[in-house]
Amino acid sequence: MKTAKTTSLDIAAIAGVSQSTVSRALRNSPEVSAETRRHIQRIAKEMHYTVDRNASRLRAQTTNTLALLFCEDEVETHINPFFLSILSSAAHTAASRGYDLLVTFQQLSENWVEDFQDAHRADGLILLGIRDRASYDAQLIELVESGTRFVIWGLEHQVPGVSSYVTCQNQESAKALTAHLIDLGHSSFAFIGRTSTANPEFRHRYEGYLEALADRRIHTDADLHIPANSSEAEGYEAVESLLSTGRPVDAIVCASDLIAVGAIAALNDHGLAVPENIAVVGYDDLPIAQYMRPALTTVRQDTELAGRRLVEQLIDLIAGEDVEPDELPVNLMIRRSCGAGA
Amino acid sequence: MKTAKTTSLDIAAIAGVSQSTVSRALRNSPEVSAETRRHIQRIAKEMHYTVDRNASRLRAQTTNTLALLFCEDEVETHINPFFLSILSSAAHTAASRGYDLLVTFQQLSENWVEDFQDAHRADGLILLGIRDRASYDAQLIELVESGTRFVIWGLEHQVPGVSSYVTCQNQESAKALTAHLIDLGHSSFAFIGRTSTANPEFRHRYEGYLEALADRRIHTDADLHIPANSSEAEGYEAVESLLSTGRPVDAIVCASDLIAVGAIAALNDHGLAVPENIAVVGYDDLPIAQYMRPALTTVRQDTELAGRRLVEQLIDLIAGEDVEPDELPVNLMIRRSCGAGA
DNA sequence: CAAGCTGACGCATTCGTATGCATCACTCGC
DNA sequence: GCGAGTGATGCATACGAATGCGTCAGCTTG
Repeated sequence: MKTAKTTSLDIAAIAGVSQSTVSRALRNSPEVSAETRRHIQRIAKEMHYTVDRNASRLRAQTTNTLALLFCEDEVETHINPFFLSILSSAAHTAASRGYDLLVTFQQLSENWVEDFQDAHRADGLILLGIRDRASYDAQLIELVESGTRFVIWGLEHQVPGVSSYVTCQNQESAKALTAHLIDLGHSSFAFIGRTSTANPEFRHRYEGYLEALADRRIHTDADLHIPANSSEAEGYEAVESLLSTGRPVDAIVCASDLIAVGAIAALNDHGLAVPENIAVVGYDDLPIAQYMRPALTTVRQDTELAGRRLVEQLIDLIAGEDVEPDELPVNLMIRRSCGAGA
Repeated sequence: MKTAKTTSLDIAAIAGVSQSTVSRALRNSPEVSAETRRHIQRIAKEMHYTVDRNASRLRAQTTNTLALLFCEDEVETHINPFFLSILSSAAHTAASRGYDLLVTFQQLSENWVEDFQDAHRADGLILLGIRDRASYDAQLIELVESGTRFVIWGLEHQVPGVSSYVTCQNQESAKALTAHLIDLGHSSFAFIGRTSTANPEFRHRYEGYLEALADRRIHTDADLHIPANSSEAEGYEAVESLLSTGRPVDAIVCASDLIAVGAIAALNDHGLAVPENIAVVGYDDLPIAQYMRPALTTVRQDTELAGRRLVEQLIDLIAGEDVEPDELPVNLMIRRSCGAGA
């Protein structure tokens, strides 16, 4: 089995050309004639030859690798399954562009910036799950200063030529969703989702929510904004604390589907029916949203596109090209939990 | 910014030793004295020097990389979020052992075996989501023949020194779960989950289910075994087809939580209450299981341990050590959907 | 006291590819 | 018909660390 490894020299010998030509032919360099190139590529394929990644990378001083970081909380919460589909799409895109995708889960506290620069692990970084800009700012600055290229999901952080981002129309969609609830006749609103520490996605959703209320002159106040991170558990607790205030509420806008799931469970446990007594909406359109009963009204983000754009932007940045951040369109998924719909 | 990269030669110059000694010191070779080693390592740290991975790998003819493959269906279904926590744990373990983790999503049809051998992309492979052994057999054989080390989740495939696996007590737990349902007084059972094409996990769960029924002399027959892959959609359809047969059923054992979620949705849509009219149990203990209403009775697998063992086994295999497959213990999570419990 | 051994380190080479530069055969324009 | 220009290829080297082997000082042992 362990035959001596075939190298570009072997291919060169067979093809009757020099190793340089083989190298160039396989990289589709325009310097070699089309005919020679075809010839060499055919031989390479027949021999099952592939460029040795390490040698190639050493010589070219590149890694041809993208790193995807899931930024975890200190507290060990589950990663939002929402990111799984972004990951999947990113992996496909990276593969089709010839990049390897390294996946890492990083605690906020760990010194990953230094690690990634020093080790030359990747040509660029994709950051998922950064929820609290404040705590990351220092590390982002360090990244920028080190010249590392990176793209972020859900946080508007752009340094031309260095970093960019992909996000979705959080504010507009949250506004539309809230407006829809108002149209259905709801009038006492609460919002669940932590926005105080500059979690950008949740904040935009909250702002859209407030805008919709303001447009229709619907009053709300601080008591009716319960902070919660994106998990079922915190959604559950948030509802309990909301109910304990005794404030009348007939609609709850949750900053994520996970929160909504927990919220609905809590409402149920307190004898409140959704949507009959209280309407609930979420955000993300996780698969479960469609299959809960009542099915959850929510906002669908195009995760396939998101993953693809993250990788494409990053590759462009690495290539030194200018990049425009993306704000992806979304779809309202109106289901039963808001009191209307299918 | 772009200072010329520091190499082991620079460190050697500063430390007043040769490059070889630096290399050895940083790899903790016993050939260098403890004192020299400490000295060199301190300097390396001060200078933020890290071994160039590509150079090191080229010379050592290794990749120090593990690849994790999600095996996808031809039909584009969502990856079970269950795997996300295995991935997370595997990533942590790999990192702590000094390995990079490459993540790939592979269509069954793609020729990933050849790709991975030829390109020397990883020292070993972790295979997740192989559900249908038959369709993978040829590729597994090819893997074995190529000498690639790999470990599989959920499929008992072992070639000493080459491949191993991690799975959980599928059969025992499914048997216990079914027995619990019987104890609660249920007597007309159905099972949802495709076992016909040798999906090993589902099959073991099915066998455990059958065993429990046989032990208690409860009759069942083929009509009451509805095939379904692990998704809400197929769970939903399975129940519809089950109900259309008109067979009376008071308990449904689902081969996964995703199936159970879909099944419960379908039952609801047909006016059947869970657990009042029909008990339903799942498998996996996804986060949602705890927060559905009714909460889902299911089986919890230790995903943290699973991910860790997969990586540890693989690293041992790569090191040429013998490895024992793991069958991990599980926990029954008794909740409301089975008609009993918390 | 000499021969042998051991521990610690340096020298020189190697891994396989990419690329700057030299080379060489041709074509083209005047 | 000849120098300049162009396209295609080969030559030689560099990327940065790992490692087989040689060296040398100091110590042991008979």
